[in-house]
Amino acid sequence: MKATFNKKEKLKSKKELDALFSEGKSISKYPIRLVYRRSSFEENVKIKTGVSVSKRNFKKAVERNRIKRLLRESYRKNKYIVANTTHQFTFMFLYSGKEMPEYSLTESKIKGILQKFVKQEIEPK
RNA sequence: UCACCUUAUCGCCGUGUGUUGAACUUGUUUCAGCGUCUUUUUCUUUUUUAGCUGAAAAGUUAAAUCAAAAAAGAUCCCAAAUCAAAGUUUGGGGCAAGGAGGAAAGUCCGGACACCAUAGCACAGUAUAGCGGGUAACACCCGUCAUCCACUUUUGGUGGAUAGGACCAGUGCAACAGAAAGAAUGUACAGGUAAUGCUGUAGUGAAAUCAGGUAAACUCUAUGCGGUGCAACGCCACGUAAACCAGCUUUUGAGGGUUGUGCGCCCAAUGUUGGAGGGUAGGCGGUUUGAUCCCGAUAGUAAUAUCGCGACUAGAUAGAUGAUAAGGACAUUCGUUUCGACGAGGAAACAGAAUCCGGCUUAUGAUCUG
Repeated sequence: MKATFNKKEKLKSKKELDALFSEGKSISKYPIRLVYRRSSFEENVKIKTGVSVSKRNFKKAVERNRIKRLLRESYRKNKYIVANTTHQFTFMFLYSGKEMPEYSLTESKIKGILQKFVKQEIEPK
């Protein structure tokens, strides 16, 4: 599959986000945490994904933008790991660290999280 | 004044992918013109560079570039919806050209735009303050005067600063000295009177009886100021209750609302008719062509204005404008040096549009000039 990340794959609905944070499960590999939830939506994609950085830890918009870009890029490059799910999911990646990360760090952490997700949710069924 | 650049791979966002006419076999067909883009050729012309001739002006040759002409090619592919047809719309894929700032920041001033009588009027309140000009407007900008400060080649010049209207409207305040700094009294000497600080001089002080200072003191004068902000506001979809809005009918103006006060204005309940409210931060418009930018001319000391030619320059909405790798360049460090350079190492400032403009302030890396 192509390593794209377009509008349809982004998590935008307020409703979905509220449901995700109140009912979702999470996988954590510091400094990145994934919150996910089984869901269903109209668009023809398997997973809708969002990213988030706390304003408390990063006061400047430039830094938050940079981290969100790194998270999106890491997910985009590695989303083939979770491509063959049977259900639809919503994802939210949270960056909880306090230092500006390198790309190699975020990529390896997200890879690990996605592999763990596959083990927990897909393989047993 | 500028705000690193190039290449490769993988991505994100919106935009464009035309238009006119004809034909019959009426097909989502065929053909032609125009436009746009690409490539090639030709010729003249514009500009640049290099060579040659020449004292120079210039001429000439070659290459690149711009314009023109001609030729060839491209101007698309797939799917769905609608439709009598022409066609139209939507989605996907190609292809093409674009895609953060000088402060995008602070939200401190000024506007545009939008809505609201809970928006009006008066008072109150508040902002500005030499003079003249600019502007849509300003607390901004330009010019100029005065005062102060600094420098200097000294009575002139240069640079900088200024909460620089009015204390003959009224009220208040004033260290030390002084009898006394306006409502109270008086020292010495001299003069004068019916009598009295009534008058002069001395004395204190920056200022002492037709006085003066102070308005980042009240105040006065002139001018301006309603409020809320694009999550404004308008339209559409889903959808309907006893909630909301409008009109009419009957009754009462008690009470409540408004930044303060007064006036004004608005608000209630019953019945009935009509409309659709809330919610989903739903979709579309507002939303990027504008007090816009570039160059030139004219007017003006200047800020700026007018005219002409050309350009189209981000529009996201959990919020695009990126990630990775390699190389180069600037500053700088070290070593070598034949002072021309060479080699090695090697930071990347402040910082991210959110309705849009004009300023101010703050943050910050270089470079040039005074």
